[in-house]
Amino acid sequence: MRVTPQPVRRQVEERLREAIITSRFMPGEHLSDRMLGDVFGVSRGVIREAVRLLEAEGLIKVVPNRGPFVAFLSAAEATQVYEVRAVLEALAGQGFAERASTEEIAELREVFEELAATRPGTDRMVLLNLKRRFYGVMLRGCRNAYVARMLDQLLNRNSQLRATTLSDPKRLPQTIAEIRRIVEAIERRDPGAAWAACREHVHQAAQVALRILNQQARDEAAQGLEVALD
Amino acid sequence: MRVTPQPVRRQVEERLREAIITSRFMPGEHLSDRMLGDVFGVSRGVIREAVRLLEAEGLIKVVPNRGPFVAFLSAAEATQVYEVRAVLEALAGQGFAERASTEEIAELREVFEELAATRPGTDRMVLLNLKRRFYGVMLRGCRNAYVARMLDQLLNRNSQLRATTLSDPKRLPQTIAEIRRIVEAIERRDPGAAWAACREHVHQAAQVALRILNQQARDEAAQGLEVALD
DNA sequence: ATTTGTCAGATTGTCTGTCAATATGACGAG
DNA sequence: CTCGTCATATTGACAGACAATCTGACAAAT
Repeated sequence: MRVTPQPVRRQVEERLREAIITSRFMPGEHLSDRMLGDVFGVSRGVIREAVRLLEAEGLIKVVPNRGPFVAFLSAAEATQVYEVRAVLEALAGQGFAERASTEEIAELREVFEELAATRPGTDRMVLLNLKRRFYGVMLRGCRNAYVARMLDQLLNRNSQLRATTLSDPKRLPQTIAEIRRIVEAIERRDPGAAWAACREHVHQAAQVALRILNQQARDEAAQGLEVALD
Repeated sequence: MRVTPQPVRRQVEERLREAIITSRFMPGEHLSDRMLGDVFGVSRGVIREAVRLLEAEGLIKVVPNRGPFVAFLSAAEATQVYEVRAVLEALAGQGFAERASTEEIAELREVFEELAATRPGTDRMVLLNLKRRFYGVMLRGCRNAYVARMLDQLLNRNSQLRATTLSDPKRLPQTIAEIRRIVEAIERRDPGAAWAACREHVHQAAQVALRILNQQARDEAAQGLEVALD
């Protein structure tokens, strides 16, 4: 078996993507190519290529002559992301119900049970990783590389927001119930029900996420007011 | 007014994208960075950055240690693309019906009338450009940058196939009728009908496209047989 | 005190040259 | 005809350089 080692560029892409998704680089932060070159121990050329890729994925926003910045997700954009996510996730669920193997369905159930077994107060990163595994199975099993790639990008794009909503202790049981409906529809091989359950799940998540975003906006406005009154 | 000239890199990205979409570079063709550097008159670094971006858009496939190639769309992939396009286009149509301004609706009608007025035998590129203008209005008016970006990528990805199906003289009246239904639903501000009409339009296009793809596959198989018999 | 102007320093955008690792294609041996 | 071997071309990656542009600070002017 021929094993081609991954080029340095790919490793940098992955590490940088992961760093942004896990908020090791904060939204709005300036990603100077020299600085990144030092951090990752590679040349500017490699960094610039990796940045271009993550720019196309929407994780990085490049301002001409000022360089790359970690993309910031406004409330308006979040609304749009959830709108698209709803239909793509529905399509993925439908495809999975139609085309996944019985082994893949069992695997989905397995990950779901792990998620359902978490106790309140579980670390948000643990929860997010479980959910990511769930999506991993889903996107492989739906047999559509395009929906997989696009949905993956969207999930990365608002992973920070998802970590927040997912770890809301009051919301978790509700979330699990929604996902259970997805899994059950898939086990029944009912594409229509899977579609509807996925869509409903994203809609519910959007509700919570937007409430949190608006709350944050209010907080910041209040803080801005305090600062102004200093 | 501050006018920042577009960086060379952006121009190369655009020109390369356009060249691939319009089949000036054929699918499967090897895009050596030195060669592209000569063609566009820029350094390898700029080319490599542009390639990375188009790679993320799916127009270019990079093989490790062999470089970039113009992406090839198999019949299986085309099926997947149409599946995703159907829901994204439906979402765009729905959003347009809900949120576009009356001026934008008038503009959509205008472009549609131009398309409807074409006579049989019109050049495929003229038709494709009209359809691109139609989508341009649609994607701006749907007020969702994410669905716009993703749908744009998908449309670029299979523009070659679209040019073929659009210019099929037997298919054109049918196509126009489908698009008329979209425009009329939008003019009625009926999001549900717009959704359904868009979906139906893509489904129909997919039927034709896949028939053509399978026909091509048969042709190539036959040709391969001849060659084998030489 | 606020605005405007200027200037040094840092960063981006781009080019050139270099070098190791890998793939390609031709050539000759078996 | 098939299988190694080798020269050549290309990719992947690095370093250094330099003009254009942005930033932030400080000085001048209103």
